Amino acid sequence: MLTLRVALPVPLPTLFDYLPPAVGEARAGSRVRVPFGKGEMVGVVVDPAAEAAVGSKRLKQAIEVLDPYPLLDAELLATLAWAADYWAGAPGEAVANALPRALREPRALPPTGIEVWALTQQGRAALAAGSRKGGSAALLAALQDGPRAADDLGVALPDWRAAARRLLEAGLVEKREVEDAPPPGGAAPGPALSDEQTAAVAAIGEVFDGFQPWLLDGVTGSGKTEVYLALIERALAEGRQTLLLVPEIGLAPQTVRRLRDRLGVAVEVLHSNLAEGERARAWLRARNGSARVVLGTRSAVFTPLPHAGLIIVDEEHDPSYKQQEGFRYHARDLAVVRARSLGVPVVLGSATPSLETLGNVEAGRYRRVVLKARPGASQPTRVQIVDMRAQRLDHGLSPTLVHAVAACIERGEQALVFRNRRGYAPVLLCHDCGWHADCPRCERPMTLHAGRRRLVCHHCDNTMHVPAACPACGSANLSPQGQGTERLEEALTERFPGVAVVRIDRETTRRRDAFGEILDGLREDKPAILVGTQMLAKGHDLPNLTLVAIVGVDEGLHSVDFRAGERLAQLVVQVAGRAGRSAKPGSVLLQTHHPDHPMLHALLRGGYPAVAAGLLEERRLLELPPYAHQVLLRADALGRAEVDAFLAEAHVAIGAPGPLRIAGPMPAPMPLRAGRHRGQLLVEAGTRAQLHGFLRTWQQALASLPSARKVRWSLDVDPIDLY
DNA sequence: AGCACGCCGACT
DNA sequence: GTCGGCGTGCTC
Repeated sequence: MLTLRVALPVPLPTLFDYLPPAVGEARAGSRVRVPFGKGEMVGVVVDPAAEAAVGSKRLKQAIEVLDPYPLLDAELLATLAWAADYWAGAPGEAVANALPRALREPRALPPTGIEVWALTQQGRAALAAGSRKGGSAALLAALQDGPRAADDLGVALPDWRAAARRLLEAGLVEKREVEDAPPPGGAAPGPALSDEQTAAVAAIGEVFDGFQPWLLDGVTGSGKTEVYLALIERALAEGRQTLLLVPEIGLAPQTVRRLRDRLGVAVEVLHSNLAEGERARAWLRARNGSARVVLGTRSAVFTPLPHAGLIIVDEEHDPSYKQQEGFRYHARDLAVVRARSLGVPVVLGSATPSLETLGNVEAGRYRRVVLKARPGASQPTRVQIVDMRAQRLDHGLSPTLVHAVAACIERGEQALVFRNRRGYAPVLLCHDCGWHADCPRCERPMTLHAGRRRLVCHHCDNTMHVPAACPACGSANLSPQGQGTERLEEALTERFPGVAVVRIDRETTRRRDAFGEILDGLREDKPAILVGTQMLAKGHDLPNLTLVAIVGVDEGLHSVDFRAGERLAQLVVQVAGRAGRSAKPGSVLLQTHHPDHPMLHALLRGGYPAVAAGLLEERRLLELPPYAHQVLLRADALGRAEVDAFLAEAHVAIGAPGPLRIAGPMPAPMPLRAGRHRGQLLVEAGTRAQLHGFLRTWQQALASLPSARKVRWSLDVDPIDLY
């Protein structure tokens, strides 16, 4: 019997078959409302004519077809099926991930029209007469060259809505819905491309109508964005769509503005905290082809692209491309798979390419174009290592570092002190008995936050009062050990009175627009000291920032995680890239207890390429990714015994290891987190085929283990950290 | 994942 | 005498 095969948003390895609905035609890729268990669900038809997999009396009938046309095309359905298989996910969850949340509800499609505002006859007259003032006048002026899209106005005039309401009542402007967004003011010409940029565009353009992955390997400030823009213009000229993926924090309004201004077309933005209705509309405009350029974070890799021409993944090394919960896909890798099935080029851009991507270049699967020059910068950035052992430290700051900051401020420039630790101090220690404040749920030291007057666990967000005396011996001699950004801010404020010291971390940027406001303030170029974490590593352009001081990278030099070295090198290079982006020369200080560490030396002598080459060679010798393929089984439960029992049975279920290498069962790097005991089992193989050949049967075996019901467990294919 | 059904403790 | 704890079984 022929049935509809439907993907439902449940974490099960199966698809579900239904009798066709009484009315309407359910095609592959259409959403259907179906009965499921006691209730109803929205699913997506993946096969409209499947041979029923269960007896006909178990089949139920689909209730209705929700869409007049299929939402997911054959290419996307095939890619989703591939992805579910590759990352050992549930097919229904893969499909659910591809749909914006609003489209997972049992409702008809929202209209895809774009809200556009235009002047009326009276509006033109009022503009000519200059009879309006303030925000109203600004809005009239903004509309004088023709209708504009609401979100385009939002970028140009943040507070335009109030003026729009007044002018609408007065009959001076009108609101319309149109299918195609009017161009936001025409394309602005960009700077002339450098020889290198021109060569990169030409190389990638050579094979523009077929699949070819590229690594665009360009040092910070070398102008990768200009290369992207030239390629997007080329796709636009051919009437084709571009998908541009950026890491989570990279999606600043300024990026959107720059793209719109330069390309002269509407840029659809798809990111996670966009209002769900808007997200669905943008997604549908991509689906029906009216969106020409789609900019988004990880999940935008699932955008339908009926007229695809180009896919770009910016900062391809960024770990935020890997989804770490539920369906654990990697958007960068999926972008390459989609590009192959769409038959388009895919450009992976980074100043610090991942070793996986470098491995693919080495293997000849990806081609590489390199940008070495920094067009605007007069001199290369100087990197210097500061040996902390030989110096007297003041709140973790060496005299060398303090002098360099002082000199920088005296020149009227800005300095960045980077420390990848929030809070005041990572440990609160009793000097008399050695007790220190640990999180009871994670058994790790709690971080002292002086401003909040609390101890905070950075692993589970548990908070506690700061004890007045040592709970173990009663001594009042409790002292904060080590430095967080808060303490550095305090020390630098004290040391540099009269100089603006600005801290940038999760605490100070909690408010929605805080980050942008702080950065805008710094663009005024007054001397200032920035203190901050990871967040500062991303490509924010501060022209007057000339000194970057990196405090405390030593943790990364001795980590158990084999990716720690790669991560650290990327972080150092990305942070260092903040210095000297304009004509002024930049310098970088790296403060460490291990000045002789080989990786730091390689970084100093040969920069990221040298470090990456060394790390890649090490990975080859040790048979680690990208020269081996891994799957990590994680489990956690309230009791240690349940975790151990499950992992032991999981180990037995592998059977004869054959070509597989097995590590564990072993405790996770954090054996206790948020009160749950955690363990893992790592399986490695020399080839993907070996790994995947075993994976499916293992997964089924795991699901049927009785001990699996007593733990939370998950499989992570190509894990990016062993957490 | 939800959501049922299904047998054993502290309560109006 | 019940409300409800979460073990286990199923969803086309």
